[in-house]
Amino acid sequence: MKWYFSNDAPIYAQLIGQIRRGIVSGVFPPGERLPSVRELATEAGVNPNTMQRAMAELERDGLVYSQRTAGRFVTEDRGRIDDFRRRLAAEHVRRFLEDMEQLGFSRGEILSLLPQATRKEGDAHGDPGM
Amino acid sequence: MKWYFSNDAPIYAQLIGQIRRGIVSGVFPPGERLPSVRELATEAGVNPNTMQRAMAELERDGLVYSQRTAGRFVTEDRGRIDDFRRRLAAEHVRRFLEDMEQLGFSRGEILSLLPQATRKEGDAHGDPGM
Amino acid sequence: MKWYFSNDAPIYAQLIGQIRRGIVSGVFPPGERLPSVRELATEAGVNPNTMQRAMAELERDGLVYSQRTAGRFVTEDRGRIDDFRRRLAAEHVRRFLEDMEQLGFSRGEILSLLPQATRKEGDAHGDPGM
Amino acid sequence: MKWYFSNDAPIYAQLIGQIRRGIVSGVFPPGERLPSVRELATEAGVNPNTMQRAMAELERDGLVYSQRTAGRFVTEDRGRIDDFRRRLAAEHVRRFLEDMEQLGFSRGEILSLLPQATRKEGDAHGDPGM
DNA sequence: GTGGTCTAGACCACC
DNA sequence: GTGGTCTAGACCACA
Repeated sequence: MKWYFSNDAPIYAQLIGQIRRGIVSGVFPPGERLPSVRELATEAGVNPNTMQRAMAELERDGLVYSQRTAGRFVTEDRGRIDDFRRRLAAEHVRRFLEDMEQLGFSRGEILSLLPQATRKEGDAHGDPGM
Repeated sequence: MKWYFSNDAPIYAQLIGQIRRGIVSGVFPPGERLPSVRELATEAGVNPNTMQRAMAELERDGLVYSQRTAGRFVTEDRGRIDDFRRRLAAEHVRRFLEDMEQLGFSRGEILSLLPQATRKEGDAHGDPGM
Repeated sequence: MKWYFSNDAPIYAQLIGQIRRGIVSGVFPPGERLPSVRELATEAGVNPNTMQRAMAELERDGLVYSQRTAGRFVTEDRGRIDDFRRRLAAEHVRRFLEDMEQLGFSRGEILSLLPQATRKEGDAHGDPGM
Repeated sequence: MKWYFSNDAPIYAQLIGQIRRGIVSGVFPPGERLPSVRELATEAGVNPNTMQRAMAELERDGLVYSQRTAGRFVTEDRGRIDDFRRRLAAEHVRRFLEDMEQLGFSRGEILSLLPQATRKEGDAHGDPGM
């Protein structure tokens, strides 16, 4: 697992995002045991407490569960994982459409604009803001 | 102008976003004089310092300019405005595609998924994360 | 506010319980500003981080909300507060009945046993266990 | 005997509770020989050490006693068992009343509220806290 | 001054 | 060794 962080969001939140993405995309398969918090923390180069916080949140979301002394595991509930994937996607879509409409793009324009978007779109700079 | 704020981003950033959007979408037409910082601040219900900070940033971006005595004006440079609009849009697109790909959606899936997205696509909860 | 802690549960959890109780029972009325985390922490004799954690959880439950720099406030949503009161009560009832039934008490016995229970029930010792 | 565990309490404590309940409710009658620690452990799916610890505690409470060679037995002292049952019940009652009063319920309200509590009284979520 | 985040380091219960 | 909790102390953005 490769870890990278920006400075426009708290590290623990970025950890959540990256791990969640790992689960949702199958890097961490359902039911699999995750490395210990300490391991993950050193691997990611963050403080164990920070990693612990991320894990706690993932646990609250039901994506992972901890077994008292055995370690932490990805949920076996594939439905839940898939549900999450869909929810995250839907949220991305919603935000995207909202953002574009606020810039004055119609649905039609958006749809026609999207396919031509290729890798490395150019010099867009940083956070487009809210 | 209607102002509204969430608590998941600094006020000044939300101000920037909303004013920029006003300019880009024509609510504040090119060359038009903006209300004073004080006026805008009370109208938006924020601290004048905060509004001032937002204005300073918009000035840096060249979307507004201030004339010592007469006040602050939207740039007359329509090209610049339109450029900004495109840049913001491109950045939104880039991020959106990146996010979706990280969730394991292919370009094709994204394109086919988007049109059916209608208003209020389910209650995805909160920030989809980075 | 009087703070007291046992050692059979994490402090942060006890903080949550006590503050929640304060909100639900009206010690902290709806809409009222709470003392700062630092204040509460010193008052309760705990580390600010611990109090912060408790607050974060109360916020997640929607019982309090924080306004970026102004401080933290009890929700104005009396319905939510009352809802919580009922939920907590229902949960207490559920657990109580479950516990008693597991000891072999019938509903009738429980009901007839309850009224005679008076203050200072005697030398019951500690946690009755699960 | 059916064993089940939650993850909000140590396994050994849950074992104690369940076995004690078995004794108090007659599943393990007075004087009966208990299965060996090893047997019980495999049956419950826990580490023998953990089961051993639970047994030790039950012995301390005088609910079971071990006879060097023959194994472990439930106490024949029905008085002690019944005493225990009453003590546990009293403690449950005390806690319940205390909890409810802290939520602002009067004795009268509690008594009138209890009988209508039927199976599955709504989905209160998780630990009602201390 | 407020909330929020992060680190470092420690201790504990559990198995 | 595992997860969990707590403290102490620091720094930051925000208004």
